[in-house]
Amino acid sequence: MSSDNRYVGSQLYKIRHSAAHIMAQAVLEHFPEAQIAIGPPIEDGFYYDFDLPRALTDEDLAWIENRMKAIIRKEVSFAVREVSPDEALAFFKDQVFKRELIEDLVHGRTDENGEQIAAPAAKLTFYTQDTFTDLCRGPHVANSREINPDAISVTFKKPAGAYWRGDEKRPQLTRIYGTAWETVEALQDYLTRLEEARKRDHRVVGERLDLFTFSPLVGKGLPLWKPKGAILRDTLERWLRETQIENGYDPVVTPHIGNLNLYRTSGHYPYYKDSQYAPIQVDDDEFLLKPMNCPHHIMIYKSEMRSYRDLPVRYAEFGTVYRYEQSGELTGLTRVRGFTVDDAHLFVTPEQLVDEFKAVVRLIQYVFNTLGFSDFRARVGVRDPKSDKYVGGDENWEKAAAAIIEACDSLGLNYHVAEGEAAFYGPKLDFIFRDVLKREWQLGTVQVDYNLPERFELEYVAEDGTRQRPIMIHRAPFGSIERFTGIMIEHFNGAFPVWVSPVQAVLIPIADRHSAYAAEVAKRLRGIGMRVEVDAGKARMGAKIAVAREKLVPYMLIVGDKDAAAGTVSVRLRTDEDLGALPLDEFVEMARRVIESKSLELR
RNA sequence: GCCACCGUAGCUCAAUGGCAGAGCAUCCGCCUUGUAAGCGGACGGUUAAGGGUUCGAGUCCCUUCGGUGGCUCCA
Repeated sequence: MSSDNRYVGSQLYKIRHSAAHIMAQAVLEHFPEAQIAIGPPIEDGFYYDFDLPRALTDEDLAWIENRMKAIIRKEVSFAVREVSPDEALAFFKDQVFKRELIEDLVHGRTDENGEQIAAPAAKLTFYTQDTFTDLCRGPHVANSREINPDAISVTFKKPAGAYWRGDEKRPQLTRIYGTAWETVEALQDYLTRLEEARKRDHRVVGERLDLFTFSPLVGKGLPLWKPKGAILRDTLERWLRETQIENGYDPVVTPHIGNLNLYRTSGHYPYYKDSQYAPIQVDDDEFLLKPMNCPHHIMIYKSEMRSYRDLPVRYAEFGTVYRYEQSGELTGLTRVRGFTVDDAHLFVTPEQLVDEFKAVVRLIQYVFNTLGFSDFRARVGVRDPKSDKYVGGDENWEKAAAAIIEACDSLGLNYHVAEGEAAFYGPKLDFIFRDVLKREWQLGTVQVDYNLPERFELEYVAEDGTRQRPIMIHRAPFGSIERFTGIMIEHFNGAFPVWVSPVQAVLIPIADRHSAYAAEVAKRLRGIGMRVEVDAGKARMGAKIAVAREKLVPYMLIVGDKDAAAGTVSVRLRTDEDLGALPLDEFVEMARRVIESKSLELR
């Protein structure tokens, strides 16, 4: 889905949409008995779904691609005509999916609550090219000569299963993906970008840098952090923990399970039932691996009588939560079954709400800016008005959304409102980050919640002695530390800022006799808190450099006779810049400055 | 969960249904090195697990486990 509305109706959009039709024609020539479903343009290409008599082979795909090119070269025109519903049904008498689409269009679509979401259509349109006619609203190119036959590909990606209308209870179809561009160069750029993304894959880089591993014996979706990965996330956590304490947060610690009744009260249990591990029976009680930290934090709030003078109360915890994701949804660190949330819950008075919300947003901006994550947009997620999966009354929801929007406006944040993107207990503000490859990731989130305080009957004593209900703000800048680390690995391609790099410097003695000096330098650097290794192996210097480069160690410090004599280190950066021999004091000063300032540069 | 594909040494990958191999890593030697991998040797395998077909299975079939891509961006 492109957020760019200029895409729809553009020449590229028409090219891709038309290529999808040509692909359907080719597939029908190859498998005359195939049932065709839908074939829209998508970001970077198009797809078409088919019900095929057998699984596709690479040869089938190659045949389809070649046939598409041949059809395009015939310079076939695309003709549109209006048809009546009866005519359309007669034409597609053997195509069950098309008939269903036609029926829906004629009767209008309704959702599961019986509300109409599309008006009935009296007239439909057909697009025809060459021997193929499809039910389609267009638009298309006028003639296939507008499509560059050398700038399309369907063999670039494997076909995949896709449920008819995304519904797992309905037939599973074969989805063939295609990509199409205006020029061969644009196609090549796209394929290069895919290749780059593949090389940066955090599962590949994570293996190379010894950051984490998985074990089938431990369980799928349960990452194991190796020392290098653990120090990386620990560095992020320590920094955020300190930053939060400076900003008035109080650390709390809560257990990994909780009584099922806790989650019945919060509403998590019914809401997240399908994505939770089954309850654990202990004596006469049932316990749940916690899917969220908020109920535990709420019980800490509730453990004391609160005065308005105590508020805002800000409880922070790196809390590990467990969710039962469908096995096919699991991927590396970005989708796991156990992960740690940099969670905090703020309990505030109505008067404090907007200011506290703004302070949270500023904290999140500070966190992202520090890491060099500067390209992000904000999304205000509100309820889907057609859904009933939310808790609480309309008034609370409207107040909460109004507070978020007021805060965004006064911060001058560039945001847009998206329906159906709220949490079940309240609307939220999400930060959506674009990485160096222009891929979007949803990161930090802030939620305003009037409902859990109500469900748990939270109170504070106001100035006038009356009992009042606080409002909660839920927030997590990183969201899941696992997922965030995965995104960081791909964004930086493993070349992390020095302050978070698992190994910040490697000492490379040229010959055995330099090992003592190397150890001495390493000790000095560890003394200022640096993470340093000494490569005392018997490989040559060149080989040690090659290994350190591979591991993306920011500083390679080569020490030989000249350095030992002069008290210098010969500094090579992971960018291959050679800084030559620096007096040790000078290097220490430089490294200290880079690390303490959390600089994104190496010097 | 479902569909398709995949699973050979720690990693990357070879092996027509016919003796399971290489490079890297690890370990042991030799070399004592100045900016992208010096030389030699050793170790390493129930070919993911289990079953079947076959004179013979890494290879073919079935089951299980694990991984990868995908599962509305609604004509």
